[in-house]
Amino acid sequence: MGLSTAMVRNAFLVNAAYSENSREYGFSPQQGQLLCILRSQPYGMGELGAVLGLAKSSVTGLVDRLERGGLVRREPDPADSRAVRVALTARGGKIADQFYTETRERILGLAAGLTDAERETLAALLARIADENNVSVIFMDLD
Amino acid sequence: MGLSTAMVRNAFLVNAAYSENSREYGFSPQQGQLLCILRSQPYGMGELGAVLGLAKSSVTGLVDRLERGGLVRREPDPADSRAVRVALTARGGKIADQFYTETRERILGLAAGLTDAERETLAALLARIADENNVSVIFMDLD
DNA sequence: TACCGATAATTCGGTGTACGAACTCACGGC
DNA sequence: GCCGTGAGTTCGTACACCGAATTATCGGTA
Repeated sequence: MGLSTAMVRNAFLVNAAYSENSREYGFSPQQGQLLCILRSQPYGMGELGAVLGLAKSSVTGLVDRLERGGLVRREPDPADSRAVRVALTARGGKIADQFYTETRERILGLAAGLTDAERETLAALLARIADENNVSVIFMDLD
Repeated sequence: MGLSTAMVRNAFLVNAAYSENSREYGFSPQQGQLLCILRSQPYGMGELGAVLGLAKSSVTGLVDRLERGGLVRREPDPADSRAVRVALTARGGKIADQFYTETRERILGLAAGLTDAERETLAALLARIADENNVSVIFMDLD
């Protein structure tokens, strides 16, 4: 199996894990992704678009729906009254952490057949790729 | 960076590559994915749902739109008159090959900073994960 | 101070994605 | 010849995206 094929299939597995777990929580994969991003800090709408690779107008609705569900809140930006800071609510923070942890486990489970050394090698190589393509900070432990 | 984080970020990169390339061709990522799957052989609607992890009713519309664009065709299954075989048209086959090749290059480009040996190691590890989680056959060279 | 281009975000209209439930129709065993 | 099962479609609903147009503020400049 060539590298590109292996990468595509792994992306498919990760997407599926993400989707299934989101579904169990009653939200869409995109909403789950946004919750994970907000775990580290609040973001402005424009920033979210940049991080997610979406048009600003797409972010509006995404945040709307999470806000309607009480997981997220729009706060006025103290330094710029045009801007808005999107932050997790108390409930949203709890759910986001739980969702993150479960998703993390599910994804690690995909690599359960590898030895510790292999997992370490894999993590290092994938991290190189991520770094060299300056991916958005999309999923991370908070420690 | 932990393994799960690295995997999620790489999936994000692959998704983005897929999306951007699809967009250049004027179709959605899902449509591009379907075209790549059909490169190897025709599939029934139910099979497609299983391969893609979608409900049957979702596949109907996906195929409808590609058929409207003349990239795909529904053929009657000679052995079962309830069933349908979805196949690439001549034009669809050309476009699918071109799309596949470009996407492949784009994804390999993500790993451009790795040495040949590293790429080989990475491919082997990812292939193990794919095999052990019996992923659908979603992206592949035809040789 | 008054102006004006740039920027943050929303609104709007349109298309695509996805689901489950209900339906049609052919298959195939009995 | 009947009937349960399986293949696909239809329908209604909700979400995900986008680009273009809009509103309101920011900040530099005359």
